[in-house]
Amino acid sequence: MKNEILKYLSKYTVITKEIEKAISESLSIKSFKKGTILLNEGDISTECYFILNGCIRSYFLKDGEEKTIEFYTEEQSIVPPSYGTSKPSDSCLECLEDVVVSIGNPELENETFQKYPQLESLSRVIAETVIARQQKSFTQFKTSTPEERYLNLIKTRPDLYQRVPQHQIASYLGIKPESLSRIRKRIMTKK
Amino acid sequence: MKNEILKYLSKYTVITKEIEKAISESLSIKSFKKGTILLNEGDISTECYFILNGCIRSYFLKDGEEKTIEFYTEEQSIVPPSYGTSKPSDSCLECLEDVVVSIGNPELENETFQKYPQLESLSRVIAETVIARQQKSFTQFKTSTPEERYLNLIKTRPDLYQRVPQHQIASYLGIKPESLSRIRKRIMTKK
DNA sequence: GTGATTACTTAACCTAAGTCAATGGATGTA
DNA sequence: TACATCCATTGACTTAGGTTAAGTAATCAC
Repeated sequence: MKNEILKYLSKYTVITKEIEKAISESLSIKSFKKGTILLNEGDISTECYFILNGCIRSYFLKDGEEKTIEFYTEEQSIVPPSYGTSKPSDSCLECLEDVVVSIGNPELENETFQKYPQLESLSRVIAETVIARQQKSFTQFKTSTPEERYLNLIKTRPDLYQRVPQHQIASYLGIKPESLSRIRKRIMTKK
Repeated sequence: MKNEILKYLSKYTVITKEIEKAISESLSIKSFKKGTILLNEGDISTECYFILNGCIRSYFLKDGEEKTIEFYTEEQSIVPPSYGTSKPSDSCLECLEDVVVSIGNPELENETFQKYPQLESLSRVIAETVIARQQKSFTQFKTSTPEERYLNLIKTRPDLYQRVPQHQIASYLGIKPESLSRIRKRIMTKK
């Protein structure tokens, strides 16, 4: 299981024996059933996750509707925005499938970073690439029509459609379920 | 000038003498005239910035139009997405006003982080708060109408309207200049 | 297996953003 | 000063997503 994490980290740096040791020491792995709520609105977030298997959705409520913020799948990490802040979370985390995750917490993190500064450095680099990636997604979203966003999604994450309900994808794309239905129809008949 | 930076950093951590020293050693400050292009599409980005004074816009071209990604003003830092990657940038940085910035580069950064691990730790923490903030903006954008986005902008960054042309704000809001004009009119007559 | 709930689709209508074109004002320049 | 350029506004028209409502399909619980 921990191999998945090392595989992921090796994209960013050379994995030394020391890092391998640090990882083994510091990670705990847990499983959750489909439907489990890992974090609720108002809760204090004390955990971050790295998904080894399954799919987790973050969302929040607005105007009585669930707005999907993100779908997280294998090899993605989830650091709730309120993680480590002791402020109540304004979003939820829900397991859309049975999941296996590795879990971190702030104390453990600090301890590990103290012991292995290399890992903190790695975290910084990863955080910076996440910022770059996020900004790109945001910009792409801003400059696209809903139809383009949909086409882009099925191109970049084709698995999602088999894994999550369509109305959640609609809210992820910033549109209503009815609109997504029409967009799909429109594209079908075009071809 | 460097006080501005210390003031900014003090929001995240206690500023020790050591950090102060590190900052003094590692930062260079430069001025640029309004209209200066700090980074062009296709260029390799080798610098990051912290704005002491002025306004910088990042944008890129799509369908022959300039799409504004972000407006950066005092106390904001700019780390171009391609910074440190040796990949050509797909966006531009343009000074909308005369600016004064403090400049960093990857070599200097690494050196400084080696010397003052505390600073790398601080960078990580800041990077993580940036991620959280970005995600919040993105989500808010997704779940808002253009009119709501406009209202939110003049509420959260009222200075921008005095500083940058309206058509650039329009593209920043993901709409056409004509639409922004109409939204403003609509709101005026409502009141 | 049956009924209830939830999810997806379709249709009619409404609304607001996009498009195209014209105008007037501001700014900059020879 | 006169000319050119750029920018913001307005109007007429198009288009596509939102809204409401209804119907069908799929899923879940008992």
